[in-house]
Amino acid sequence: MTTPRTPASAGQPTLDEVARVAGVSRATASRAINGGQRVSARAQSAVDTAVRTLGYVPNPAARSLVTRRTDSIAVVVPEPDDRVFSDPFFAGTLRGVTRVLGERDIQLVLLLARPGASTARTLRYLTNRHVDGALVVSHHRDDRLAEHLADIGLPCVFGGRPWTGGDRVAYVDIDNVAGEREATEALVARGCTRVGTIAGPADMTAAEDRLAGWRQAMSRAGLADDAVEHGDFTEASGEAAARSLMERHPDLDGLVVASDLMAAGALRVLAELGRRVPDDIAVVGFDDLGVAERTTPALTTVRQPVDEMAERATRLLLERVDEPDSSRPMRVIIPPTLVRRASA
Amino acid sequence: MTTPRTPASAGQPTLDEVARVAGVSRATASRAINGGQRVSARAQSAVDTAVRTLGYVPNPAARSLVTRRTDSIAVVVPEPDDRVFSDPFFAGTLRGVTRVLGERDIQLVLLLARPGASTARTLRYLTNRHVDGALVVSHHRDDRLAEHLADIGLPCVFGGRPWTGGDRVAYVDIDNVAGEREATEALVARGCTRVGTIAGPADMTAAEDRLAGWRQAMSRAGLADDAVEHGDFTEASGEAAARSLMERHPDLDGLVVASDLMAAGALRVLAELGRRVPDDIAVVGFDDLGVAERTTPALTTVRQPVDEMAERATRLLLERVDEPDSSRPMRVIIPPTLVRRASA
DNA sequence: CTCGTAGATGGAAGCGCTCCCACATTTGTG
DNA sequence: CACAAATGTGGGAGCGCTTCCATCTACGAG
Repeated sequence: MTTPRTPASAGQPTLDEVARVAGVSRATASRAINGGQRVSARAQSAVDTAVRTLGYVPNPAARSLVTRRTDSIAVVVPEPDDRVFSDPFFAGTLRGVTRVLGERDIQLVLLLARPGASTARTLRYLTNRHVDGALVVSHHRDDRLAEHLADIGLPCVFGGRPWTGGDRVAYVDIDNVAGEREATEALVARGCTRVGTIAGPADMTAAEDRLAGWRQAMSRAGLADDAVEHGDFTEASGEAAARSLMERHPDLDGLVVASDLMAAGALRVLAELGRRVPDDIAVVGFDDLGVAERTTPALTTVRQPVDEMAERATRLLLERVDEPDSSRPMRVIIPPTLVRRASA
Repeated sequence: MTTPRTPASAGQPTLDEVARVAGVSRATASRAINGGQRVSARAQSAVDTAVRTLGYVPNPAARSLVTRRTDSIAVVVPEPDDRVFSDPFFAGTLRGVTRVLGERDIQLVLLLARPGASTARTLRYLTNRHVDGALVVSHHRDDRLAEHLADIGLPCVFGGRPWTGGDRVAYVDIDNVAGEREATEALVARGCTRVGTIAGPADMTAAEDRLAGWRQAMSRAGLADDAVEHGDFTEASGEAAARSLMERHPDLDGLVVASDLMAAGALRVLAELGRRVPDDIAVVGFDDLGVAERTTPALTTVRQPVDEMAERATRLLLERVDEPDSSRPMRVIIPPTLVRRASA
């Protein structure tokens, strides 16, 4: 007999040692450590003591090898990291997720899948079932994450309606169409007759839906819906879009912007051009995650309760992780609300 | 014999099945899958084919149970999540880390340990060795992460010099003292005689070092170093600090700010107060991670190559993970550079 | 006083994988 | 052509944990 590969003396103490020290069997020790069902008070305290004196921590690999759970879920963000770390949308989302995860003992793994390069890696990670489930936020048309996830059968929930997947995929979303329609109607109601929009990226459902909402309101009001420009939800893109929009349509007296960040950029351009907001041109944003309060003038906007959405999505995901084939309600639609401030 | 707990038919295919299909032993299949040392071309391709047809993916729990590696590292950020997601410092850091990790097949687990509540959770996660190593960025005096990590013997590297830990802890940092001294000297050189500073949080070494650099330069120039105000590196705190600083010392003609974000806030306040920058008061920031170019006027600042620092730190960490007891150089100090723009 | 039952316990069988080691086969060398 | 060295292969022993199941104890009811 040669020396064992890993000398028992080194490294972390194992459950075996805990059991020995506590004077119980490994089975009992295991029970005592995991909730203590069917364990006598004596055994329980013996194990507790042993755990403490030995500084025992369970080996998660061994545990999940048998439980087939990892007690962690992934948040997948298919966005370039500079957007992830500048848009308050993600901060809010993460906050909601961690709040729910804190209630149970589940870890969050943030998967930044910047388009292109790393999506294969991300997918492999998920396929390997490093996590029990996935929450996908900010989904783009091309990344086909919905299909892939359905294929590998990993429980998942989308933040925002995904493009495809039909009834197979669960998601939490707000009613973007109604939200943007309402925003537009607010401009119309205050007398705007020439209303343009800065829409989001055409490969995201939230952006498309908001654009549709704007169109609906415009057509109902009998106004032309030709003043459209697309951005990518960033402040810089909002500036660019506003600039080209005002150049093409100098007569605009209203502007519906699909995100507050883009609206902030637009406000800056309008100020530069000497247009007074809201007198010369009224502006509404979308999101209300902090920036809207800090612009000058403060932004009238459509509030999206991101924290709450993330919370709901996470709960939905955990339910699906706990019972993979339950046929619970799979989607949650939250109504947005218009928040009136100075810009419109 | 009853039905096995997990029917072999269900779930993922195992290495056993791959081996059977490929007509080799499990040992050979394993070798073929992991790099293919000592595997004949025939066996290799048989295994490859089997893997593909079966859609086999290795079970990471089983693997790391025996290898004692998880092939993932943690990035620990002891900050409230709203700061993490608004300061470009973290975006840059994550970018550097992922770049290095992409070269090897190592996953990143982002641990947001907002002070208080979740630090115990975070510590437990690390203690359980869910990861092979940890990179700690933005370390505060109180969170004693350095000691804890040293105690549990997890390989780790700090981004920014930690408060304690002496020689036991590895870190990557810039020379904050020299950087801020140089920034201050630039103001002195352009003729400022009354220079204040907005320092960072007193419980962070980077903030303290920058403050020390400012003091050094002030004392060398024979100027009073009484105009000090502390912020927490956020834009809002920069505004507040600037306001109270200008109130207490209306005669300031120079302002050294420990971060660009705070400087941006200060610039806004100065504009509000009608002070022209740099004519009435010159301002220098710290970081140069994008915001400095976008302020009005553009900010003269001390460049901190965050990406590169993160990269170096990650490489250092991986080295330590690979050979835990090597006595390689443990710290890297990168020289900062002054970037001159309009504000000073 | 016996029996049924619920609670507590430990033995043992794996979970899916890697890697040591012994053995078989090929290749190289004088 | 003999023998050594290199190369390829499979058997099998775990890694540390959970959980099934059989067993044992204690206790109140009949």
